[in-house]
Amino acid sequence: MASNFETEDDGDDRGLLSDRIRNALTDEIATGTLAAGAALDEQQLADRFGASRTPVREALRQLAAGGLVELRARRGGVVARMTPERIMEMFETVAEIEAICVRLATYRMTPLERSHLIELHDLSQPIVETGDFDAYDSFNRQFHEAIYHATHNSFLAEQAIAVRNRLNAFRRTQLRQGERLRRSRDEHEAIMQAIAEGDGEMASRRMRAHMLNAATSLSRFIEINKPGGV
Amino acid sequence: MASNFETEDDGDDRGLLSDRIRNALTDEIATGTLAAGAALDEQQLADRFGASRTPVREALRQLAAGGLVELRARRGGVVARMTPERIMEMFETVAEIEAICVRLATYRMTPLERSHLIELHDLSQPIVETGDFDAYDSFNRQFHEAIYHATHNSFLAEQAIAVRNRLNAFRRTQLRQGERLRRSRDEHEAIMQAIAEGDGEMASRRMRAHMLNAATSLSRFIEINKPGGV
DNA sequence: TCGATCGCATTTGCATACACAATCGATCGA
DNA sequence: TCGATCGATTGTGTATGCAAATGCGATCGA
Repeated sequence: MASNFETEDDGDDRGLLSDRIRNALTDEIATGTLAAGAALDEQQLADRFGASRTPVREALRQLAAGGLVELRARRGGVVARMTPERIMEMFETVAEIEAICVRLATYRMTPLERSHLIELHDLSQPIVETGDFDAYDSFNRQFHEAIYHATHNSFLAEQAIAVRNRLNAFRRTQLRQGERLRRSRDEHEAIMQAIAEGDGEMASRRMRAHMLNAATSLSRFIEINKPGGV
Repeated sequence: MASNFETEDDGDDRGLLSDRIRNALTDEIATGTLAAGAALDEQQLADRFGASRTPVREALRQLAAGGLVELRARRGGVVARMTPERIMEMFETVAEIEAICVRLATYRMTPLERSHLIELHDLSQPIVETGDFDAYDSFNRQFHEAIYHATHNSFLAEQAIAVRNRLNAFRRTQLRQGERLRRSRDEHEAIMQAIAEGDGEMASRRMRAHMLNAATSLSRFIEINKPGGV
C-alpha cells in the first residue's frame, strides 16, 4: 500500500482522505471514466482507493448533495443519470444565471475589474488562433468567473460556480468543434461591447444567447452518441 | 417527478437515522435554537440524539454541503454565521432566480397550471384577513413553488427550492409584521396581473421587486437584533 | 512580567465490526 | 410452465475503537 507520510511527495497527498476520494470521483465522473448509471459499491471503491468504507461514504454523500450521484436508501448509489432533457434544463438554468450575473456585473463592476476583464478577453484572441481547446476552456472559465466576481454578490457567484461545475461534469468534449471556438469568442466580444456601453440588459440577452448557443452545440454532440443507456 | 418516496422528509420516525438528525438540526438552525456560530460537537450531538457519531457526521456533512454549517478540517463544525450583508446577497440571488422563474413560467405554463395558480392566489385573501402568519407562510411557499413548477424546468425548480430553503433557515420571523402580509398579497396580485397579460418581463420585474421588498422588511428586523455573533 | 515551548486532553478522521434490509435465486404450489 | 414465497447472500446503515491532530494550559526561560 502507499505509505501515507506527512511528506507530500506526489501532489495532494496532504488532505482529508474523504476529500481526495471525492475529488477523484468527481474527476472520473467528469471524464466519463465512471459512466452515468454506473453502480458505486462502497467496499469496491474503498478497496480501489486503499481506504475503508467510511471516507468513501462521506465522499459519496457529498457528491450526492452536489447532484453528481444519486443515493437511494439501502440500495446504494449510482452515477447520476442525465437525460438529454435534463442536460438542456441545466444549460438553460446556467444561461439564465449567467445572464443575471453579467447584468449585475455591468452595473457594478469597478474600473479595475473592467480592465481585467478586457485584458482577459484580449488574451483569448491568440488562443483561438492556435485552436488550443484546453487553453480556451481554461480561459473561458476565468472569463465567466471574472464576471461572477464583478457582480459583487459572493453568494450569487458561489451559486453560479456550483451549478456551472455541476454541468461541467457532463460537458466534456463539447467545445471540440473548431468553429464553435471562434464563434464563442465572437459572442464574448458582443457581450464585452454591451458591457462597455453600460447596457446591462443587452449584455444579459447576449450572454443568454451565448450560453444557449453552447447548449445547441452540445445537443448535437448528445444526439450523435446517444447512449440510450444505463 | 416524485421519485422521493424513500426519504420521508420530516416527522417520520421510520427513516434513516442520519436523515432524521439532519432534519432535526436543520429545524434547530432554522428556528434559532442553534445560534449562528454555535459549535457542533459530534459526540455531544450523538449523545443528545441517542445515536453514535457516525450518522451525526453524515448529517453534518450534508448540512455543510447545503451551506447551513461550516466544517473546518479537524476543527469541528459551527453553525454558518450569516452577516447581514450575506443575507442581503442571498435575498438578491433569490429575487433574481424568482424573477427568472416567473418569466419562464408566464411563457410556458399550461392553462391548468394557470388556473391552479389563480385558485391558490384567491385562497390567500381570507388568510390575509385573519392575519394567520403561519398559514400565509405555508400558502406563500405553495404559490412560489407552483411558479417554479410552471417553468417546466425541473432543474431550475430544484435550484430555486434549494436556495429558498437555505434562506428560509435564517428568515424566521420576517413576515411577523401585519402590514407586510397585506402588501405581500398585493404584490402577488400585481404579478398575477402580468402573468394574465402574458407579459413575462413585467411579471419578472414585479417578482424581483416583491422579493426585494421582503428583503427590506427583513433588513429592518436584522438591524434591530443585530447579534454581532457568538 | 511576558513570551515561547512542551505536554496533555479533547476531538476529529479513519478503520473495523456487527445488524438489518433488500435483492436474487430456488423450491414449492397451482 | 408459470407464479409466489421463503431463504441465502450481498451490501448498506450504525456502532465502536484507535490513532493523529489541534487547542489549551503549565512550566521554563529571558
